[in-house]
Amino acid sequence: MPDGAPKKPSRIQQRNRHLILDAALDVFSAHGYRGATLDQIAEAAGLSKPNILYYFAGKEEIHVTLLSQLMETWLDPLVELDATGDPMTELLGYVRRKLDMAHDLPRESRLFAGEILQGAPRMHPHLLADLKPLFDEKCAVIQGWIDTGKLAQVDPRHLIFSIWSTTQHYADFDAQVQVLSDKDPIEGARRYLDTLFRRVLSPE
Amino acid sequence: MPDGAPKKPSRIQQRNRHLILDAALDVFSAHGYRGATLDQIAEAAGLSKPNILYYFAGKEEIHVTLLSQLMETWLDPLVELDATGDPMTELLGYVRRKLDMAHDLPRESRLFAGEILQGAPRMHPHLLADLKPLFDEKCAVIQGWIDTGKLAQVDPRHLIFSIWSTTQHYADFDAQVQVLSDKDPIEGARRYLDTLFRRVLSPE
DNA sequence: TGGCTTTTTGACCATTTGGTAAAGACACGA
DNA sequence: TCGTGTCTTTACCAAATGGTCAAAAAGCCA
Repeated sequence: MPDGAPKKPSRIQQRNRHLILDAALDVFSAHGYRGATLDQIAEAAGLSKPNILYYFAGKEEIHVTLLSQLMETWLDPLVELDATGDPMTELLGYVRRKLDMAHDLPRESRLFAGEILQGAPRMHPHLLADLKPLFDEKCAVIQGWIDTGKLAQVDPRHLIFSIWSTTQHYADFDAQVQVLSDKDPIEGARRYLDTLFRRVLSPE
Repeated sequence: MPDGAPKKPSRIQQRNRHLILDAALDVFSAHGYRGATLDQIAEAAGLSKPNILYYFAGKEEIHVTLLSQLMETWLDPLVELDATGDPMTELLGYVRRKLDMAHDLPRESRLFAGEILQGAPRMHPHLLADLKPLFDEKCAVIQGWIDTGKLAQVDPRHLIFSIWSTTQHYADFDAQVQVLSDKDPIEGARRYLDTLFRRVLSPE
């Protein structure tokens, strides 16, 4: 048998790798890369530290694995932005998907935010290879909509930045949002952001 | 002499405490609390580690000192929001001040972001004591403007959240913004955010 | 200059942390 | 049930890190 085939992982492998990654997501997103320890991850995963290192070559590999997996999920809502759809519907749908994502996957949002905040030391190649082309493509789509008068004049780049920042804010700055809100702010956020981007993008 | 008077710090004290805090701001903002080491701070400050600990009781005290000092600067633009001024001018001015601040003080922005991202373990009391009352007060001011028809209907809380997130994004997510921009994005950001909030807030 | 205080340093220390080695426990197909 | 490869654990280690201490150096003022 040629060693090209990497041999499918056993059920135990699958289960434990998943346990580790889920625990690591907890710990990394709560304390950052440097603030997370293998012991914490091991404890959260219910495994011993050496056992963790049986499945992953080291702390960094766990972090990189998480980040790589996350990238796909993270980009997905933008991928779905359909150039042939109705511009306003598409963009407001994108906003809603991003907000739902921040709400449903706050750990992932914070993991990502922490990595970027520190200069994206491990993500930079991914940003360049995966995010940038997609970003440029979708900017062109939005610019097309603007040029044909279907949307108001705005810089597509900054528009996307503002969609990212306003939606992710509810996950990344949750500690602050909690202090300043009396009830769960998510429903209000949905309405506000819908209004915000509708007004900005409405033509004429 | 009663010990109530804490005796004014010598010139050396002033200089060295300042050196340390500036170096610490560099290091903490770049690597987070846990990721920063006293050795790094000492090196950046040009002092020895024990000497650092002569001026501050420990790593945490340096961090807390930075955060406390920062709080004032950070809140200042919101303090300046004048209830008696023209609503649109005041709010767009606030947006511009926040954006300038993100541009001029990116280290401070990242220090703050990192702290909040990790649940504000050391800032929580400050948020409650300083930020919340100010936030509530200014929300009431904005609500008053809306009620008298000077601004469009929006939730003031989420409005402020969106001002914070969109402006700070350019400092906190700089690594990402850089990858996706060909030129310095600050001028474009200024124009975009001005348009964005003008359209959202214009009445009728 | 001498004497007192403030500042700085070199040598150390205990703990934490990422990681290793090797032996033992376990699963599972023949 | 037996043997082989997979998985897990116990016992370690070296480096990094926050912090201490006592002595030396530098300021400062009479």
